[in-house]
Amino acid sequence: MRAAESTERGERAARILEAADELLGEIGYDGASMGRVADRAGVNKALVFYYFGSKERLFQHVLERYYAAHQSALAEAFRRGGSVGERLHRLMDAYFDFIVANERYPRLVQQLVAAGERHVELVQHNLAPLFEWLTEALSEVTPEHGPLAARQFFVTFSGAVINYFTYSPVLAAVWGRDPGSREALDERRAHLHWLVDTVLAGLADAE
Amino acid sequence: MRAAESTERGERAARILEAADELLGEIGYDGASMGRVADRAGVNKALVFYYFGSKERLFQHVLERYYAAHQSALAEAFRRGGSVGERLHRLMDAYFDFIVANERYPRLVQQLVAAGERHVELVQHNLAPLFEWLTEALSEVTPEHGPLAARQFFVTFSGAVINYFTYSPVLAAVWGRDPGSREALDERRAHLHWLVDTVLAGLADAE
DNA sequence: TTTCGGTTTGACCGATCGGTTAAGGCGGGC
DNA sequence: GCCCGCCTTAACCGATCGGTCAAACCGAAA
Repeated sequence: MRAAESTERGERAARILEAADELLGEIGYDGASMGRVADRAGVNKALVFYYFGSKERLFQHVLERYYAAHQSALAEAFRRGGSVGERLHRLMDAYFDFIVANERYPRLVQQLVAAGERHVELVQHNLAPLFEWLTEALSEVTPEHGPLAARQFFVTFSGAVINYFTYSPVLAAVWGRDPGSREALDERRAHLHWLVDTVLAGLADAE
Repeated sequence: MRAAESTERGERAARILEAADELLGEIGYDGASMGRVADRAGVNKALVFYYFGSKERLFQHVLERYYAAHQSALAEAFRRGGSVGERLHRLMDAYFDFIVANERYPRLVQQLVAAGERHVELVQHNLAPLFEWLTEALSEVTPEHGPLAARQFFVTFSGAVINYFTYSPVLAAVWGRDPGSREALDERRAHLHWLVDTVLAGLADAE
Protein backbone atom coordinates (compact mmCIF):
# COMPACT_ATOMS: atom_id res chain seq x y z
CA MET A 1 0.00 0.00 0.00
CA ARG A 2 2.67 2.42 0.99
CA ALA A 3 4.84 1.17 -1.89
CA ALA A 4 2.00 1.84 -4.30
CA GLU A 5 1.73 5.38 -3.00
CA SER A 6 5.45 5.95 -3.23
CA THR A 7 5.49 5.28 -6.95
CA GLU A 8 2.18 6.93 -7.64
CA ARG A 9 3.58 10.42 -7.86
CA GLY A 10 7.21 9.84 -7.06
CA GLU A 11 8.65 9.04 -3.71
CA ARG A 12 8.99 12.67 -2.71
CA ALA A 13 5.22 13.01 -2.34
CA ALA A 14 5.31 9.99 -0.04
CA ARG A 15 8.13 11.52 1.98
CA ILE A 16 6.06 14.68 2.38
CA LEU A 17 3.03 12.68 3.51
CA GLU A 18 5.12 10.78 6.03
CA ALA A 19 6.62 13.99 7.39
CA ALA A 20 3.17 15.57 7.68
CA ASP A 21 1.93 12.46 9.47
CA GLU A 22 4.75 12.55 12.00
CA LEU A 23 4.47 16.26 12.69
CA LEU A 24 0.70 16.15 13.02
CA GLY A 25 1.10 13.51 15.71
CA GLU A 26 3.94 15.31 17.46
CA ILE A 27 2.93 18.95 17.49
CA GLY A 28 -0.59 19.13 16.08
CA TYR A 29 -2.15 20.83 13.10
CA ASP A 30 -1.28 24.38 14.04
CA GLY A 31 2.24 23.54 15.10
CA ALA A 32 3.00 21.58 11.97
CA SER A 33 3.79 24.39 9.56
CA MET A 34 4.29 23.72 5.89
CA GLY A 35 7.88 24.88 6.19
CA ARG A 36 8.64 22.31 8.88
CA VAL A 37 6.92 19.60 6.91
CA ALA A 38 9.08 20.47 3.92
CA ASP A 39 12.25 20.53 6.02
CA ARG A 40 11.59 17.14 7.56
CA ALA A 41 10.82 15.69 4.13
CA GLY A 42 14.05 17.21 2.80
CA VAL A 43 12.17 19.16 0.20
CA ASN A 44 11.45 22.74 -0.79
CA LYS A 45 8.36 24.26 0.75
CA ALA A 46 6.86 25.19 -2.62
CA LEU A 47 6.97 21.54 -3.63
CA VAL A 48 4.58 20.67 -0.84
CA PHE A 49 2.07 23.11 -2.31
CA TYR A 50 2.79 21.80 -5.81
CA TYR A 51 1.82 18.28 -4.74
CA PHE A 52 -0.97 18.92 -2.25
CA GLY A 53 -2.30 22.38 -3.03
CA SER A 54 -2.88 23.60 0.50
CA LYS A 55 -2.20 22.77 4.12
CA GLU A 56 -5.74 21.61 4.68
CA ARG A 57 -5.67 19.20 1.74
CA LEU A 58 -2.29 17.84 2.75
CA PHE A 59 -3.48 16.84 6.20
CA GLN A 60 -6.80 15.67 4.89
CA HIS A 61 -4.75 13.27 2.77
CA VAL A 62 -2.93 12.06 5.87
CA LEU A 63 -6.18 11.49 7.73
CA GLU A 64 -7.86 9.64 4.88
CA ARG A 65 -5.05 7.10 4.87
CA TYR A 66 -5.75 6.32 8.50
CA TYR A 67 -9.46 6.44 7.97
CA ALA A 68 -9.36 3.81 5.24
CA ALA A 69 -7.03 1.57 7.24
CA HIS A 70 -9.14 1.86 10.37
CA GLN A 71 -12.32 1.18 8.45
CA SER A 72 -11.02 -1.95 6.73
CA ALA A 73 -9.45 -3.35 9.89
CA LEU A 74 -12.74 -3.20 11.76
CA ALA A 75 -14.87 -4.28 8.79
CA GLU A 76 -12.79 -7.44 8.56
CA ALA A 77 -13.32 -8.15 12.24
CA PHE A 78 -17.04 -7.58 12.02
CA ARG A 79 -17.77 -9.50 8.83
CA ARG A 80 -17.17 -12.89 10.38
CA GLY A 81 -20.16 -13.95 12.45
CA GLY A 82 -20.38 -15.77 15.76
CA SER A 83 -22.06 -15.14 19.07
CA VAL A 84 -22.43 -11.67 20.54
CA GLY A 85 -19.45 -12.30 22.78
CA GLU A 86 -17.24 -13.55 19.98
CA ARG A 87 -18.01 -10.58 17.80
CA LEU A 88 -17.45 -8.09 20.59
CA HIS A 89 -14.13 -9.66 21.54
CA ARG A 90 -13.07 -9.62 17.92
CA LEU A 91 -14.09 -5.98 17.43
CA MET A 92 -12.26 -5.04 20.62
CA ASP A 93 -9.11 -6.85 19.50
CA ALA A 94 -9.23 -5.33 16.04
CA TYR A 95 -9.62 -1.82 17.44
CA PHE A 96 -6.86 -2.38 19.95
CA ASP A 97 -4.48 -3.93 17.42
CA PHE A 98 -5.11 -1.18 14.93
CA ILE A 99 -4.16 1.49 17.43
CA VAL A 100 -1.07 -0.42 18.53
CA ALA A 101 -0.01 -0.66 14.88
CA ASN A 102 -0.81 3.02 14.26
CA GLU A 103 0.34 4.68 17.41
CA ARG A 104 -0.14 8.24 16.16
CA TYR A 105 -3.77 7.62 15.26
CA PRO A 106 -5.56 8.17 18.59
CA ARG A 107 -3.76 11.41 19.33
CA LEU A 108 -4.56 12.52 15.85
CA VAL A 109 -8.28 11.87 16.17
CA GLN A 110 -8.20 13.46 19.59
CA GLN A 111 -6.68 16.59 18.12
CA LEU A 112 -9.37 16.71 15.47
CA VAL A 113 -12.16 16.49 18.00
CA ALA A 114 -10.50 18.95 20.34
CA ALA A 115 -9.87 21.43 17.55
CA GLY A 116 -13.56 22.26 17.45
CA GLU A 117 -16.57 21.91 15.26
CA ARG A 118 -14.69 22.24 11.99
CA HIS A 119 -13.40 18.68 11.74
CA VAL A 120 -16.29 16.90 13.38
CA GLU A 121 -17.55 15.62 10.06
CA LEU A 122 -14.42 13.62 9.36
CA VAL A 123 -14.38 11.99 12.78
CA GLN A 124 -18.07 11.33 12.44
CA HIS A 125 -17.61 9.45 9.19
CA ASN A 126 -14.85 7.53 10.89
CA LEU A 127 -16.87 6.62 13.96
CA ALA A 128 -20.26 5.98 12.37
CA PRO A 129 -19.51 2.47 11.01
CA LEU A 130 -17.92 1.40 14.28
CA PHE A 131 -20.98 2.66 16.09
CA GLU A 132 -23.37 0.82 13.81
CA TRP A 133 -21.42 -2.43 14.02
CA LEU A 134 -21.25 -2.37 17.77
CA THR A 135 -24.91 -1.45 17.96
CA GLU A 136 -25.80 -4.36 15.72
CA ALA A 137 -23.56 -6.76 17.61
CA LEU A 138 -25.15 -5.70 20.88
CA SER A 139 -28.73 -5.53 19.64
CA GLU A 140 -29.46 -9.07 20.79
CA VAL A 141 -28.68 -8.34 24.42
CA THR A 142 -29.37 -4.64 25.00
CA PRO A 143 -32.63 -2.71 25.20
CA GLU A 144 -33.26 -0.04 22.58
CA HIS A 145 -33.46 2.81 25.01
CA GLY A 146 -32.29 3.76 28.47
CA PRO A 147 -29.01 3.48 30.36
CA LEU A 148 -28.27 0.01 28.95
CA ALA A 149 -28.80 0.93 25.30
CA ALA A 150 -26.07 -0.02 22.85
CA ARG A 151 -25.08 3.59 22.31
CA GLN A 152 -24.01 3.90 25.92
CA PHE A 153 -21.74 0.89 25.62
CA PHE A 154 -20.33 2.29 22.43
CA VAL A 155 -19.03 5.31 24.33
CA THR A 156 -17.87 3.23 27.27
CA PHE A 157 -16.02 0.60 25.23
CA SER A 158 -14.44 2.91 22.68
CA GLY A 159 -13.45 5.23 25.51
CA ALA A 160 -11.89 2.35 27.43
CA VAL A 161 -9.78 1.50 24.40
CA ILE A 162 -8.80 4.88 23.07
CA ASN A 163 -8.27 6.65 26.37
CA TYR A 164 -5.60 4.18 27.33
CA PHE A 165 -3.56 5.43 24.40
CA THR A 166 -4.40 9.10 24.39
CA TYR A 167 -3.56 9.40 28.07
CA SER A 168 -0.57 7.13 27.72
CA PRO A 169 2.09 9.82 28.34
CA VAL A 170 0.22 10.94 31.45
CA LEU A 171 -0.25 7.39 32.67
CA ALA A 172 3.43 6.70 32.21
CA ALA A 173 4.13 9.46 34.70
CA VAL A 174 1.43 8.47 37.22
CA TRP A 175 2.32 4.78 37.13
CA GLY A 176 5.98 3.98 37.27
CA ARG A 177 5.65 1.98 34.09
CA ASP A 178 5.54 2.35 30.31
CA PRO A 179 1.94 1.82 29.11
CA GLY A 180 3.27 0.97 25.65
CA SER A 181 5.39 -1.96 26.76
CA ARG A 182 4.50 -5.46 25.68
CA GLU A 183 3.39 -6.59 29.15
CA ALA A 184 1.36 -3.45 29.81
CA LEU A 185 -0.44 -3.78 26.48
CA ASP A 186 -1.24 -7.43 27.15
CA GLU A 187 -2.58 -6.52 30.56
CA ARG A 188 -4.78 -3.79 29.13
CA ARG A 189 -6.07 -6.11 26.45
CA ALA A 190 -6.96 -8.72 29.06
CA HIS A 191 -8.72 -6.05 31.08
CA LEU A 192 -10.85 -5.05 28.09
CA HIS A 193 -11.84 -8.65 27.44
CA TRP A 194 -12.74 -9.11 31.09
CA LEU A 195 -14.81 -5.93 30.83
CA VAL A 196 -16.72 -7.24 27.82
CA ASP A 197 -17.47 -10.53 29.55
CA THR A 198 -18.50 -8.85 32.76
CA VAL A 199 -20.78 -6.39 30.99
CA LEU A 200 -22.39 -9.22 29.00
CA ALA A 201 -22.95 -11.18 32.19
CA GLY A 202 -24.46 -8.11 33.80
CA LEU A 203 -26.75 -7.60 30.83
CA ALA A 204 -27.89 -11.21 31.04
CA ASP A 205 -28.74 -10.72 34.71
CA ALA A 206 -30.61 -7.51 33.97
CA GLU A 207 -33.11 -9.21 31.69
CA MET B 1 -14.49 32.80 44.13
CA ARG B 2 -15.00 34.48 40.82
CA ALA B 3 -16.10 37.63 42.57
CA ALA B 4 -12.94 37.59 44.66
CA GLU B 5 -10.87 37.38 41.51
CA SER B 6 -12.77 40.21 39.84
CA THR B 7 -11.85 42.66 42.55
CA GLU B 8 -8.37 41.35 43.07
CA ARG B 9 -6.90 43.33 40.21
CA GLY B 10 -9.90 45.05 38.78
CA GLU B 11 -12.64 43.54 36.75
CA ARG B 12 -10.78 43.95 33.47
CA ALA B 13 -8.33 41.24 34.45
CA ALA B 14 -11.29 38.98 35.16
CA ARG B 15 -12.81 39.80 31.79
CA ILE B 16 -9.52 38.88 30.12
CA LEU B 17 -9.38 35.58 32.00
CA GLU B 18 -12.95 34.77 31.01
CA ALA B 19 -12.24 35.58 27.35
CA ALA B 20 -9.10 33.44 27.42
CA ASP B 21 -11.08 30.60 28.97
CA GLU B 22 -13.76 30.75 26.29
CA LEU B 23 -11.34 30.97 23.39
CA LEU B 24 -9.15 28.18 24.72
CA GLY B 25 -12.18 25.91 24.75
CA GLU B 26 -13.44 27.03 21.38
CA ILE B 27 -10.35 27.20 19.20
CA GLY B 28 -7.46 25.86 21.26
CA TYR B 29 -4.20 27.32 22.52
CA ASP B 30 -2.70 28.07 19.13
CA GLY B 31 -5.90 29.50 17.71
CA ALA B 32 -6.54 31.73 20.69
CA SER B 33 -4.23 34.62 19.88
CA MET B 34 -3.62 37.38 22.37
CA GLY B 35 -5.23 39.84 19.99
CA ARG B 36 -8.45 37.87 19.87
CA VAL B 37 -8.47 37.45 23.64
CA ALA B 38 -8.11 41.20 23.99
CA ASP B 39 -10.86 41.86 21.45
CA ARG B 40 -13.30 39.54 23.15
CA ALA B 41 -12.52 41.08 26.53
CA GLY B 42 -13.03 44.55 25.02
CA VAL B 43 -9.54 45.58 25.96
CA ASN B 44 -6.31 46.64 24.33
CA LYS B 45 -3.89 43.83 23.53
CA ALA B 46 -1.04 45.41 25.47
CA LEU B 47 -3.19 45.35 28.58
CA VAL B 48 -3.31 41.58 28.44
CA PHE B 49 0.46 41.50 28.58
CA TYR B 50 0.46 44.12 31.30
CA TYR B 51 -1.69 41.90 33.51
CA PHE B 52 -0.45 38.43 32.65
CA GLY B 53 3.02 38.89 31.21
CA SER B 54 2.86 36.32 28.46
CA LYS B 55 0.51 34.04 26.59
CA GLU B 56 1.76 30.98 28.43
CA ARG B 57 1.21 32.53 31.85
CA LEU B 58 -2.26 33.77 30.90
CA PHE B 59 -3.47 30.31 29.96
CA GLN B 60 -1.68 28.70 32.86
CA HIS B 61 -3.80 30.98 35.03
CA VAL B 62 -6.94 29.75 33.28
CA LEU B 63 -5.96 26.14 33.80
CA GLU B 64 -5.09 26.54 37.42
CA ARG B 65 -8.57 27.83 38.15
CA TYR B 66 -10.04 24.64 36.73
CA TYR B 67 -7.41 22.52 38.39
CA ALA B 68 -8.25 23.84 41.84
CA ALA B 69 -12.00 23.51 41.29
CA HIS B 70 -11.65 19.95 39.98
CA GLN B 71 -9.40 18.99 42.82
CA SER B 72 -11.66 20.31 45.56
CA ALA B 73 -14.82 18.85 44.00
CA LEU B 74 -13.36 15.35 44.01
CA ALA B 75 -11.63 15.70 47.37
CA GLU B 76 -15.01 16.55 48.90
CA ALA B 77 -16.56 13.46 47.37
CA PHE B 78 -13.77 11.21 48.55
CA ARG B 79 -13.39 12.46 52.08
CA ARG B 80 -16.66 11.00 53.26
CA GLY B 81 -16.30 7.28 53.88
CA GLY B 82 -18.66 4.39 53.24
CA SER B 83 -18.47 1.11 51.40
CA VAL B 84 -16.45 0.66 48.24
CA GLY B 85 -19.59 0.97 46.17
CA GLU B 86 -20.76 4.12 47.92
CA ARG B 87 -17.40 5.80 47.47
CA LEU B 88 -17.16 4.84 43.84
CA HIS B 89 -20.65 6.09 43.08
CA ARG B 90 -19.91 9.32 44.85
CA LEU B 91 -16.62 9.82 43.02
CA MET B 92 -18.34 9.08 39.73
CA ASP B 93 -21.10 11.57 40.44
CA ALA B 94 -18.68 14.24 41.55
CA TYR B 95 -16.58 13.83 38.42
CA PHE B 96 -19.65 13.84 36.22
CA ASP B 97 -21.23 16.85 37.94
CA PHE B 98 -18.01 18.80 37.78
CA ILE B 99 -17.76 18.33 34.03
CA VAL B 100 -21.41 19.22 33.51
CA ALA B 101 -20.85 22.41 35.50
CA ASN B 102 -17.60 23.17 33.64
CA GLU B 103 -18.40 22.16 30.12
CA ARG B 104 -15.20 23.54 28.60
CA TYR B 105 -13.00 21.57 30.96
CA PRO B 106 -12.77 18.17 29.23
CA ARG B 107 -12.00 19.64 25.83
CA LEU B 108 -9.41 21.78 27.50
CA VAL B 109 -7.65 18.87 29.16
CA GLN B 110 -7.92 16.92 25.95
CA GLN B 111 -6.20 19.71 24.08
CA LEU B 112 -3.42 19.78 26.63
CA VAL B 113 -2.77 16.07 26.31
CA ALA B 114 -3.05 16.14 22.55
CA ALA B 115 -0.71 19.10 22.25
CA GLY B 116 2.23 16.90 23.14
CA GLU B 117 4.70 16.29 25.88
CA ARG B 118 4.97 19.92 26.93
CA HIS B 119 1.86 20.11 29.06
CA VAL B 120 1.85 16.55 30.40
CA GLU B 121 3.04 17.70 33.78
CA LEU B 122 -0.01 19.84 34.44
CA VAL B 123 -2.44 17.11 33.47
CA GLN B 124 -0.44 14.68 35.55
CA HIS B 125 -0.76 16.80 38.67
CA ASN B 126 -4.45 17.03 37.90
CA LEU B 127 -4.98 13.32 37.42
CA ALA B 128 -2.68 11.96 40.11
CA PRO B 129 -5.00 12.58 43.10
CA LEU B 130 -7.99 11.16 41.25
CA PHE B 131 -5.90 8.11 40.44
CA GLU B 132 -4.79 7.63 44.02
CA TRP B 133 -8.30 8.04 45.42
CA LEU B 134 -9.81 5.58 43.01
CA THR B 135 -6.96 3.17 43.66
CA GLU B 136 -7.51 3.43 47.38
CA ALA B 137 -11.27 3.08 47.05
CA LEU B 138 -10.82 -0.03 44.93
CA SER B 139 -7.99 -1.56 46.92
CA GLU B 140 -10.37 -3.70 48.99
CA VAL B 141 -11.76 -5.52 45.97
CA THR B 142 -9.05 -5.53 43.30
CA PRO B 143 -5.76 -7.43 43.11
CA GLU B 144 -2.55 -5.41 43.07
CA HIS B 145 -1.40 -6.59 39.69
CA GLY B 146 -2.82 -7.94 36.46
CA PRO B 147 -5.81 -7.08 34.28
CA LEU B 148 -8.08 -6.42 37.26
CA ALA B 149 -5.73 -4.03 39.03
CA ALA B 150 -7.15 -0.70 40.15
CA ARG B 151 -5.11 1.20 37.60
CA GLN B 152 -6.96 -0.49 34.77
CA PHE B 153 -10.31 0.55 36.17
CA PHE B 154 -9.01 4.05 36.61
CA VAL B 155 -8.50 4.34 32.86
CA THR B 156 -11.77 2.58 32.07
CA PHE B 157 -13.93 4.63 34.43
CA SER B 158 -12.37 8.01 33.76
CA GLY B 159 -12.50 7.28 30.05
CA ALA B 160 -16.17 6.32 30.29
CA VAL B 161 -16.90 9.67 31.92
CA ILE B 162 -14.71 12.05 30.00
CA ASN B 163 -15.11 10.53 26.56
CA TYR B 164 -18.82 11.10 26.68
CA PHE B 165 -18.14 14.81 26.82
CA THR B 166 -15.13 15.12 24.58
CA TYR B 167 -16.85 13.19 21.81
CA SER B 168 -20.13 14.94 22.48
CA PRO B 169 -20.21 16.93 19.21
CA VAL B 170 -19.47 13.78 17.25
CA LEU B 171 -22.03 11.77 19.16
CA ALA B 172 -24.65 14.42 18.51
CA ALA B 173 -24.18 13.82 14.81
CA VAL B 174 -24.08 10.00 14.99
CA TRP B 175 -27.12 9.79 17.26
CA GLY B 176 -30.01 12.00 16.34
CA ARG B 177 -29.94 13.54 19.79
CA ASP B 178 -28.17 16.14 21.86
CA PRO B 179 -25.82 14.43 24.37
CA GLY B 180 -25.90 17.54 26.54
CA SER B 181 -29.65 17.51 27.08
CA ARG B 182 -31.06 16.84 30.50
CA GLU B 183 -32.46 13.41 29.60
CA ALA B 184 -29.31 12.32 27.80
CA LEU B 185 -27.14 13.33 30.75
CA ASP B 186 -29.38 11.46 33.19
CA GLU B 187 -29.21 8.39 30.99
CA ARG B 188 -25.43 8.54 30.82
CA ARG B 189 -25.17 8.97 34.54
CA ALA B 190 -27.41 5.94 35.11
CA HIS B 191 -25.25 3.97 32.70
CA LEU B 192 -22.11 4.84 34.63
CA HIS B 193 -23.67 3.76 37.92
CA TRP B 194 -24.81 0.51 36.36
CA LEU B 195 -21.26 0.04 35.10
CA VAL B 196 -19.81 0.53 38.57
CA ASP B 197 -22.24 -1.96 40.10
CA THR B 198 -21.67 -4.52 37.36
CA VAL B 199 -17.90 -4.24 37.62
CA LEU B 200 -18.06 -4.61 41.39
CA ALA B 201 -20.27 -7.69 41.03
CA GLY B 202 -17.83 -9.10 38.48
CA LEU B 203 -14.93 -8.46 40.82
CA ALA B 204 -16.75 -10.24 43.65
CA ASP B 205 -17.27 -13.25 41.39
CA ALA B 206 -13.64 -13.25 40.30
CA GLU B 207 -12.37 -13.79 43.83
C1' DT C 1 19.98 19.44 -30.90
C1' DT C 2 16.04 21.42 -29.92
C1' DT C 3 11.82 21.35 -27.75
C1' DC C 4 8.60 20.36 -24.29
C1' DG C 5 6.04 19.14 -20.04
C1' DG C 6 6.50 17.75 -15.49
C1' DT C 7 9.40 18.85 -11.47
C1' DT C 8 11.96 21.76 -8.30
C1' DT C 9 13.62 25.90 -6.49
C1' DG C 10 14.59 30.61 -4.18
C1' DA C 11 12.63 34.78 -3.65
C1' DC C 12 8.82 37.12 -2.45
C1' DC C 13 3.89 38.53 -0.68
C1' DG C 14 0.44 40.21 2.77
C1' DA C 15 -1.30 38.80 7.14
C1' DT C 16 -0.82 37.63 11.71
C1' DC C 17 1.72 36.12 15.51
C1' DG C 18 3.76 37.17 20.56
C1' DG C 19 5.76 40.82 22.62
C1' DT C 20 7.73 45.78 23.53
C1' DT C 21 7.79 50.68 24.17
C1' DA C 22 6.99 55.35 24.92
C1' DA C 23 3.69 58.33 25.80
C1' DG C 24 -0.81 59.66 27.43
C1' DG C 25 -4.99 59.59 30.82
C1' DC C 26 -6.17 59.93 35.54
C1' DG C 27 -7.25 59.76 40.48
C1' DG C 28 -5.23 60.63 45.17
C1' DG C 29 -1.77 62.63 48.30
C1' DC C 30 1.11 66.75 49.15
C1' DG D 1 -1.55 73.10 41.30
C1' DC D 2 1.60 69.66 40.92
C1' DC D 3 3.35 65.30 41.06
C1' DC D 4 3.45 60.42 41.41
C1' DG D 5 2.15 55.74 40.46
C1' DC D 6 -1.04 52.79 38.33
C1' DC D 7 -3.65 51.97 34.24
C1' DT D 8 -4.33 52.11 29.26
C1' DT D 9 -3.31 52.93 24.66
C1' DA D 10 -1.50 53.32 19.62
C1' DA D 11 2.24 52.30 17.24
C1' DC D 12 5.72 49.44 16.29
C1' DC D 13 9.09 45.23 16.18
C1' DG D 14 11.09 40.90 14.19
C1' DA D 15 9.58 36.33 13.21
C1' DT D 16 6.72 33.17 11.12
C1' DC D 17 2.69 31.86 8.87
C1' DG D 18 0.18 29.93 4.33
C1' DG D 19 0.59 30.68 -0.25
C1' DT D 20 2.37 32.44 -5.04
C1' DC D 21 5.36 32.92 -8.97
C1' DA D 22 8.62 33.04 -12.48
C1' DA D 23 12.63 30.99 -13.61
C1' DA D 24 15.65 27.01 -13.73
C1' DC D 25 16.22 22.11 -14.15
C1' DC D 26 15.92 17.73 -16.56
C1' DG D 27 14.81 13.46 -18.99
C1' DA D 28 12.41 11.94 -23.02
C1' DA D 29 10.38 12.62 -27.57
C1' DA D 30 11.28 14.79 -32.06
